[in-house]
Amino acid sequence: MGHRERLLAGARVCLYERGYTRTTARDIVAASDTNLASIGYHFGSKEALLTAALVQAFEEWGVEIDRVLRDGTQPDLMDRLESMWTGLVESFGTHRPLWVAGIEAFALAEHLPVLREQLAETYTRARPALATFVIRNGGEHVTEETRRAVGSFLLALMTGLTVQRLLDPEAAPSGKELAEALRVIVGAVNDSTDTTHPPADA
Amino acid sequence: MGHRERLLAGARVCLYERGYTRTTARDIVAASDTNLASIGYHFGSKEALLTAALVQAFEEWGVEIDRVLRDGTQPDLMDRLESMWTGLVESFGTHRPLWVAGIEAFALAEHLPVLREQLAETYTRARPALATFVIRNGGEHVTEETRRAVGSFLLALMTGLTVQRLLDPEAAPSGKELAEALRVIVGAVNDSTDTTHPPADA
DNA sequence: ACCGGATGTATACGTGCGTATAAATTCGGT
DNA sequence: ACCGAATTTATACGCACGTATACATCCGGT
Repeated sequence: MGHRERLLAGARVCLYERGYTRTTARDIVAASDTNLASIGYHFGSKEALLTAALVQAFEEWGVEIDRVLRDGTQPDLMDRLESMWTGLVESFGTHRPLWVAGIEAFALAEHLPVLREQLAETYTRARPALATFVIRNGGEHVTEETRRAVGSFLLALMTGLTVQRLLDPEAAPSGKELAEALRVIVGAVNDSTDTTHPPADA
Repeated sequence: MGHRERLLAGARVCLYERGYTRTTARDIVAASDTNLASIGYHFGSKEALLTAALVQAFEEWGVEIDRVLRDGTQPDLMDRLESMWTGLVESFGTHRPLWVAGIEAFALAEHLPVLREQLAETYTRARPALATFVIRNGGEHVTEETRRAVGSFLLALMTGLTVQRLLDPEAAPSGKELAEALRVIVGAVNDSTDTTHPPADA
């Protein structure tokens, strides 16, 4: 394995262990068992190397998301959503550094256009994929915009869930709790639209 | 105004303009029209100053959220939610640096315990506040956990919405689109629970 | 008027950083 | 076996950073 690959691998490790901004060129060298000058030789700069590694990590992140989403085979909608959210929470437990790196990437995107585009693209692809959780084959009458809106909704929920897990795992909701919350919300919407006056408990 | 306040103000400006990790001690000095040594004198270190400024900025962020949420006075639930989301999107437009700083704070929280606790606390307070958007006075029969779950759900949605706005304002959903998405989801849930077989269009 | 602590300032120090340079090594082609 | 390009290595340069030091200034109390 050439130093180029070793550097990329080492940079990914640093990305997970120390984060983008905290890793130095010498950290990467130590983690990849190479030497300082090879960064310049193979990537031109430490920044370029780290960005390449981040893009790679982010692709891996996308794969992990896909994996979580692919499990949504339950026939019942609520079951499907709940298992998706539970899978997400589990994935966050087992692949925490990956998710943390993903969140750091949000912040970095503001100053790294390359990364921002990569993230935007992944999100754009994720929306319709997520929408199928709700709309399912057979709902061909919904417009493309509606489908995208549903995808955005679920995507936002997903992102927000991971952020809550990051900040405060104790307080963050479980998949089951999210499902319950959705049921409550659905009930509330039904109550407010079915009748002119919300039913007083009857 | 003493140099202490000037430094804090300058640090906040840098936080908004360059972000936490990119601002140097000399940046802050330039932005606050003070001198290098005053950082050490008043705050001990640049890190301490910047963290103090970030906590301050984050409090301001909390105030901005409160402001957005306070507008939710519409009697109809969907109207209330939609106007909340629209307000959020507007706020993101007018106070973008504030929201970006908030997102950067998520990433920083991983390595700055002080900040993490601050964020976790704000989120904990936000949950019940958000829940009232759906549950409303009169729904005393729901448990505290359910209330928190609903709050978590809406909070996640909010966070995810801001991230999407950051990454790709074009593709990010508007408040109206989110409301439509919710209607579609509610419809789908109803279809899947009202009958044993989902209705084939009737 | 004068003292002493608090605050402001100019500047220098040491360090760790990313990168550049030049020499050493590897290795495939002939 | 030998050459030349590609790669690896050791090392040094220059710089920007955070911080410390030593001095100047301010200001309330007496």
